[in-house]
Parts: sequence; C-alpha cells; structure tokens
Amino acid sequence: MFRTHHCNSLRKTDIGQQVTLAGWVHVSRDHGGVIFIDLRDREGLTQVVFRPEENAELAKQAHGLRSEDVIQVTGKVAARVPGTENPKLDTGDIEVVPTELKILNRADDLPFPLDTEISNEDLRLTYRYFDLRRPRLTRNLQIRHRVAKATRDYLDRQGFLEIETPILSKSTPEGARDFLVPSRLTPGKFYALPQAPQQYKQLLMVAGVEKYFQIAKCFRDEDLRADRQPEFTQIDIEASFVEPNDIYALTEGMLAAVFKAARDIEIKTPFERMTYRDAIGRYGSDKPDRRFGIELVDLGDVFEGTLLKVFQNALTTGGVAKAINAKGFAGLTVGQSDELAEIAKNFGAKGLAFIKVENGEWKSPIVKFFSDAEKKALKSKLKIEEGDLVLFAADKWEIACEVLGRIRLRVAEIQKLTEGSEQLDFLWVTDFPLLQFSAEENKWNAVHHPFTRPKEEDISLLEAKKFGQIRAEAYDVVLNGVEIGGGSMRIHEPDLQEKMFEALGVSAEDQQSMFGHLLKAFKLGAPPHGGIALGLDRLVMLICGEESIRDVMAFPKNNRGMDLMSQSPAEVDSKQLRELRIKTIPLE
RNA sequence: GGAGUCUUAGCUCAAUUGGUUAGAGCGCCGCCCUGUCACGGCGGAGGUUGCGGGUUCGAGCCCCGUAGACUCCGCCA
Repeated sequence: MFRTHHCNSLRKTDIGQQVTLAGWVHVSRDHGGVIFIDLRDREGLTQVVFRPEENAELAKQAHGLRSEDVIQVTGKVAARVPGTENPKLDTGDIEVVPTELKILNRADDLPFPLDTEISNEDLRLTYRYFDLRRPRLTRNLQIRHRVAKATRDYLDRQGFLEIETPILSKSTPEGARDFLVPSRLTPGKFYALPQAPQQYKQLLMVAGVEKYFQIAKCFRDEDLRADRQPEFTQIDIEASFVEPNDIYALTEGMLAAVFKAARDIEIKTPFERMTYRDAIGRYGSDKPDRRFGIELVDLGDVFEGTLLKVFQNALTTGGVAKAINAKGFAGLTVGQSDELAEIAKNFGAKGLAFIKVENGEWKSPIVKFFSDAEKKALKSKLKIEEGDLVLFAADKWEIACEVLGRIRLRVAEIQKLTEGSEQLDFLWVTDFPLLQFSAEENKWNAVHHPFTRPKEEDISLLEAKKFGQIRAEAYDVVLNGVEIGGGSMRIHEPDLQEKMFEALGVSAEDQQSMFGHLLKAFKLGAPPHGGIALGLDRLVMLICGEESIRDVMAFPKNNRGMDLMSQSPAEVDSKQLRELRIKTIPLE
C-alpha cells in the first residue's frame, strides 16, 4: 500500500499505530538535531519528527529535505511531548516518528512561495499546476466539484436527463463572435464552437426529451474580463410544457441544493421578483446589487416648474430628473469627485450636478436656482441630512438611470458598503425588452436571443412593428449584483419565429440557410418550451468569495486569451495548414 | 479600439525634493542550533530599476515613446 492514511486523519486514538503517509514537504524545521517536517497532502498536514539519536541515517536524509519535495514515510504514530501540541492543526496532538523515508521526487528552487499571497498573476498562471497547491485554490476546486455534483443530483431527482450536444457546431450571425474550426474533409468550410447549446436544446424539446440539462462548455471569442473567459461553463436547462414559474421554482430549488451542498447555507426561497423597468428605474441596472440602499429617486414632480435649464429641458422633452443620496459622502476627495463626473460623462450625461451637505449648508453650484419649495421637497424625498452627497442626473430615462446606477456602484465601492458582507441577495429580473435598436448597425437586435418569446399580450406589438415596446418572456437570476443566469420561454411556432427573424433583419433566404432546420422542426410538432442557463464559473466564484472566475477554474487564460502555462495559442506546422488548405496572412 | 493603475533581487516590498556603492523580509547557498510549528542565530551569493529615447552636472524618481500585466468602457444573442 502506498499510504495507509491521508495527512488529516491521524488523531490521539491512533497513537501506537504503524502508518505510511505520502505527500509534499510543506515546511521543514531543522534544529540541527531534531528535525520537524510538516507533511502535506490535499487533506491537510501531519507533523513528522526525525530524531538523530534514534535513527541517525534517516535524520541525515531528512536534513536534506526542502519545501515541496515529495516523500513517503512509514513509522509509528506518537503522542507529542506534553505542552507542544498544536491546536491550529487537526492532527496537532500527534506526530509520526518514521522508521523509513523514501524521497519520491525532489523539488527544484520554487518559482514563488506558496505560503504567502502573491500578486504576479503571470507567474502564477505560468506555473498553474504549482499555484493550484495553494489551499485556497484546492478548496475552490473542491467546492466547484460539489456545486456540479449537487446540480446533477438535484436535476436528476427532478427527472432531467443530462445530454451532451456537439462541440463542433455551426456558426450563426447573431450574438458573440464565434471560434471557428476548419474542416479538413470539406475544405474552405468551418465548424463553430457553440456559444451555448441553445438550438440543440430546443431541438431536444422537439425530440420529446421534455427535461434536459447539461453542464456545458461554451465558447465566445470576445474580450476577456475578471468574470469572462473565452471558454466557460454553463448549467444549461430546458423543459417542455412549462411556464416561467416552473423555471423559477426549479432554479430556486437547485440553487438551494447547491448552497446547502457547497457551503451548508440555507437560502431563502422563493426569490423576490422585479421587472426590468423597476430595476433600471430604482437601481440604474438590470442586475441590481440591493445589499446597500442609495436608490434612484425620481424628481419629476419636484422640478416640474424649475428654473434650472438642464432639468427643465430634460423634463419638457420627455426625459427625467433623478438623484441618489450618497449618505455621509459629502467629504469625498477632489479626485473622487472628478472620477464620478468622468463616469457620468462616459455614460452619456452632459454633467453631474451635486449637493454637498456640510456644516448645515448645501454646497452646490445649482442650489441657487432652487425655490424654497423645491429645496423642501428635495430634503424630504431624498432624506437629506448633514454629511450627505446628493448626485443628480437629468436626461433621457435610460441615460439618467444608467449614469446614476454606475455612480451608485462606484460610491458603494469607495465607501466599502458591501465589504465583509455575508448577505446573499437573490433576485429575479423579469419582463426584459425583446428587442433593442442598435444605432451603430442601424437595426434591431435581440436583447436575449432570437428564439425568445414575446409576452403573449405584446405579440400584437410585434405585428405592428412597435419593436421598442415589446416585452419578452425572459428573466435573469441575479445574486449580489451579478447576473448568474438567464433564460426565457421560447418561440415554438414557425410563423412567430419567422416574424422575429424578420424584425431582426434576417432575410427569408438567410432564415432558411441558417435556421431552416429549426423552422422545419417547429412544423413537426414542437411543444411549448423554455429554460435557463446559469454561469457555473460565476456561481462558484460567488460561493467561494473570489473576485475572478480565474480563481475557480483549473487552467484559465489570461486577459489576452493566452494560456501562459502551455503557451497557447501557438503557431502550427505548415503541413497542418496545408491539409486544411489554410494560408495565414501576416499583419501589415 | 479607448481609459485608468501598475512594472525595482526568484517572491513581497522600500528607497525624503532628482544627489554617496539601489535596501529589507522571505527564498537560495554555507556554517551553527535536540521540541519546533511562519523555529532561531551568523555569514554569503543574487540588480540592464520592463525596454528605448530625452531633460539634467547627476534619473529608480521628471518628460516622451514603447512593451507587458491587471481593472474598467466598447464588445459579450
């Protein structure tokens, strides 16, 4: 037997036993005479003690041990000398006194220490297999496993089938940029890696599967972020003969099972629901972080007859005047003030009006335009007190809301309003718009995806081509201001799907060449269906309390999509390119 | 494509207003040390201050350019 126990299993009750352990030298404390080795495996630490007076040959060998050498020791479990027990270790009452030491593999000089936090992420990613030995990352991988297992167990209990769908798939024009894979057998043609198994799962519904799920790898060739990688994992779910409420309940039950399994936390279900319009109006975001207040307050009634031109203009042209009260933030620095103004500008505001309340005085360049009645109304609506900072936006509804929403988040960040919070605020955001106009492309795009069903009562708006007013039967699940999943009821009627494609500007020919299989399937008895997809990486990130999904993936890519460990992407042999009939063109 | 922050020893960081030979801790090497648990003590090696240019009597520090990393915007149905 290679080992009889792992490094977190021996206790007082094992004293006297003959055991064999294997693992890494975590740290060695060499006193010249007696030598202590903390032996580590993925479960924990066990102290091994070498005494020269008992076994000089072994002690001499142990003297040469260095951090991260891999060893195997056989010996007796002994009680520690009274007074030297270590309460910080689960195995702190005992130590192993070896009679045999086998050095299985020597470790070179370490590229970086494992016992301190290190900020050089390049280096960590280059030696990823080494960095993963860090207990925190080991724990993250274990939690990720438990989340995936709890997901499978729960969905299995609910009667869902896990079905794999192709990775070599077909490129479609909608959505993110595709990763392409050249086809050797049909030169000049390409597969695309799936952005999501969307069409396949809908076709599985047509196939009569009724309840499908998959822990699916998805691929999107877009720029990276702390919470975005080119390949990532979704918990992908689809079911037939369901309504949104069924999906909400299923998802809530699944998340409850996941949090129970991964963190032993009971989460409160059902989750609250909020329409998209409310979310934007109150928080300036479609994924509001409600762990802190600072809600957007509408001031249309207050400033109905205002003398302040910018507010007046906004209100008389169909826009809004809104404000947030950043409690106790009147003392912000000039730099912070400039930063907030910069955010406002970036998101389309012309400026950022404010009131600082200091020493009982409203310090503000705009306050002189306010009547006493306006001041009074402001004070009561925004609950203005000493030390507050009130920030205004007057613009089109979308712009005013987004500007204040972004500022709200930044203020909360600066004030550290969520630091150390253990709160788990789940929320459904519902009634998303179906379509959004892209000025850049001069066309309407799907907010969710082209297969999303309009709300029943808004289908007539689609026929009337009032695209901006149509609400979708679509929903996102949000946790602490992070979108962890989203889904919708789908279109299952070929004529409605065609109308949708039409609205998106997909020609009849393109509909047939790109989505013909789907439209045909919808003519062969397609059941009403809908589903949801949750970002597994983001979910695990939040459960682990990490700030980047890189810390919950075994082998993530850096900001530029490179794997620094394996040095990919990399050039390939010209023979490979010839077989694919591909030529690369050097950059100008 | 854009903005911000950062880049000094293997790692984490320091270096007053631009001023002597760029320092410390950890790690590494050598010696010492028999109850530590981040063991301890003494000694040593280790630097193109990311790179290129400029200003200056003098640049790690100021200026310009460039590369890289990270965060954000755009993008992500």
